[in-house]
Amino acid sequence: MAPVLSVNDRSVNLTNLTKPIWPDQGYTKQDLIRYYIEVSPFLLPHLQGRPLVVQRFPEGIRGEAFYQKNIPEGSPDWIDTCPVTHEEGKITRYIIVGNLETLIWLGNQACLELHPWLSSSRTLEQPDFAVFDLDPMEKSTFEQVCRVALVIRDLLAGLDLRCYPKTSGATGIQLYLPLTPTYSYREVRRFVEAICWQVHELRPDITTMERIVEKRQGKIYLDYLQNVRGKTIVAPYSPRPLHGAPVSMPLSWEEVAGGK
DNA sequence: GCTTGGC
DNA sequence: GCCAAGCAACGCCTT
DNA sequence: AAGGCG
Ligand SMILES: [Mn+2]
Ligand SMILES: [Mn+2]
Repeated sequence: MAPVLSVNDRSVNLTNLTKPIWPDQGYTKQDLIRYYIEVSPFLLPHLQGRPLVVQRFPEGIRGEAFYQKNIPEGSPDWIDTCPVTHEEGKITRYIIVGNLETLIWLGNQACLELHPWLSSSRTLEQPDFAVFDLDPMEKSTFEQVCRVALVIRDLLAGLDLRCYPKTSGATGIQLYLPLTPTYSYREVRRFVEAICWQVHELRPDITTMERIVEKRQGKIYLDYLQNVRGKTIVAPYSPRPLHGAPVSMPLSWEEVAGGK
């Protein structure tokens, strides 16, 4: 008898709970599921109503991984989904996480990375936040990333816009800029691109707008192209499949100013 | 992780 | 009944 | 038209 968790009258079978997911830390699938339960009050609001892409690691972070957009056949019928039409009329049925039992089920599926869309299923074509994705290449320091984040914060503040920082869980930082869902992805992308070019002119020494990795000179890539339909950003509190089992963590501006 | 199909 | 195999993304921007 | 990219 595999263990069963019952939440809101819905049962989730839990399998292979002792399987190591982060072997260096000795963290198992049970630890992952426990983490999801503990952070659910903070995590669920960021997933609510959004098409979700997940990256799964059934054999742990050193095993084979794959991205998943469509809900698998045979999933519980109480999992919410959202059909999205892509090019050539293809329809993808994305999972939408609106409750704890779905999150637990994702944990048992060994979903480590949670990547929600920038738009809600109710306004699919209009993002309700923009993201400034700061991707430090090898020669960049976290202190430099923090400096750049502050430059963006100040530029946006000059437009009466407030944005919110989080770590990516790897080496970068992302800034969330809440939007009314009234602009197209293209408009949002162009706005973020324009701000990023201003940032690059202020700090050409530590930033790059170069899309080709090899040409980035080790600097911080200002990845405005994350603001595109169908693209996603790792959710706040999402685990990362990296040594040490880090997560993407919201920051205060005081922490960013501290350059930790 | 799970379903399917061959044995 | 057991187990190996197959399967689980994708489109846009840039050049 | 192709392909790098996340
Ligand atoms: Mn990033
Ligand atoms: Mn990026």
